[in-house]
Amino acid sequence: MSPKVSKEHLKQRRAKILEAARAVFIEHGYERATMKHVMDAAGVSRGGLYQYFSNKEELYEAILEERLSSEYANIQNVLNMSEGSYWKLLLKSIFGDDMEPNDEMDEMAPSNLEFFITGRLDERRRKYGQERYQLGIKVYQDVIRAGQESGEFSSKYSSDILARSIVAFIDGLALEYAILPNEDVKLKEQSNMFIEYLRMALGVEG
Amino acid sequence: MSPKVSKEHLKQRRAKILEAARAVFIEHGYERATMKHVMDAAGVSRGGLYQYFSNKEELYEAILEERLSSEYANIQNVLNMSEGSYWKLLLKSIFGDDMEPNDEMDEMAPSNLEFFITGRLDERRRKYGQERYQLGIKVYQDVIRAGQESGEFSSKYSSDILARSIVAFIDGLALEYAILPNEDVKLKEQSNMFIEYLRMALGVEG
DNA sequence: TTGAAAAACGACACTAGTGTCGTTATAATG
DNA sequence: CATTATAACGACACTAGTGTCGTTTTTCAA
Repeated sequence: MSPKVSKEHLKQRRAKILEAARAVFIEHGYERATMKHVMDAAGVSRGGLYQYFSNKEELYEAILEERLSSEYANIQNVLNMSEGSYWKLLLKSIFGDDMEPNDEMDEMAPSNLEFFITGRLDERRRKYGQERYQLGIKVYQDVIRAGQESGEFSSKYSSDILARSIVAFIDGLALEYAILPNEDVKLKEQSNMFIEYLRMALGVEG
Repeated sequence: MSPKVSKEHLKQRRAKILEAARAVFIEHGYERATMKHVMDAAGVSRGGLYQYFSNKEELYEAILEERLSSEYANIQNVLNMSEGSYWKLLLKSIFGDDMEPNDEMDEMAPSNLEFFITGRLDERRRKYGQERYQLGIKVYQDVIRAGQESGEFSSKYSSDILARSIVAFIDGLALEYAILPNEDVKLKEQSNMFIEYLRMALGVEG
């Protein structure tokens, strides 16, 4: 009637697995990665791994959830310390704190695309993907709507369609990043152009 | 020393397999589809199928090539019977002959995304994907560059970046189409907004 | 009509990966 | 230090799918 190892230990081991899994998914992508890869990378036995995650799907979603919560905390932060400018807020929510596009891309982005696309025909996973996608839209939509209500943004276009365009743009970039050799990808330039587009659509001064 | 079946027969059989395979890929996606699915759908035995395509990759690429050539013929057509307006030409090359966005999407689009993304880590397939992607960019780039040189389009943005944006936009839509339930997808509205964006970027009058 | 080339067939052997389960090692507790 | 719950292990059985290959069938030409 007593736990045989500390909660702390369990947590650490889990974290170790997740970290190793992340590296594996970056290297092999979602579909090609195997539980064996993860075992080896984490230095854990088959049985040991399955104690924590009972299949690859679960493992991947655990990684996604981790990111999600930290990202969310970040966005919440941004939303709260509002600087009074929704435009700045929007840029932050798209490009992060620097508010500037750079030439880096989340290394997991290609695997994420892979995960969601290959999962589209499985009922449970499709549902999960839809929720995440809608959530992604919602983040931007909330900022845009607030900006429109405050009068800072033009209401010419619906916040929904605008938010979708942002998501589509980001996904399109991720795809390009996944397929083209790195030196051929021009994230920064494309992002800058997209910003001008948003400026136009939202009626924000240059 | 004589062929035992007519060329015509071989062609038809091949076509039959391709057609069945197309349906299979639409239903199951690329990764989950199996050669068995195709055999059943085409009413052909295992050995029979492998006589024509020695693996799934080859089969899928054959489908892609077919489309590619017919699409290319179409674009060539459009390019030749030039109506003097590069803007119209651009719209045609994006949305097809109607020049109008509609709510339909190529049913193969999700599988195509899947094929290219999951193939990104295999050397041969990555190369293939890159070529196709670059080709996709080139189509739009050619029209834009021509329009810019003729003075019809503004040269504010490089034709390369603009063309990439178009591809990214289309891919983003395809992804949305793949993931969201159909009734939630708003292809038309998003496309219309995108057109306005292009108008701005190219300096084309409404 | 017959013979031969090859198209079509389907059983088979093989592989890569999964998840389970009985066993062993370990760490907290009394 | 002994006890014991359970974390960790790794061999194993199982599965889904692939590509091959010897056999059968078909088609065309002589």
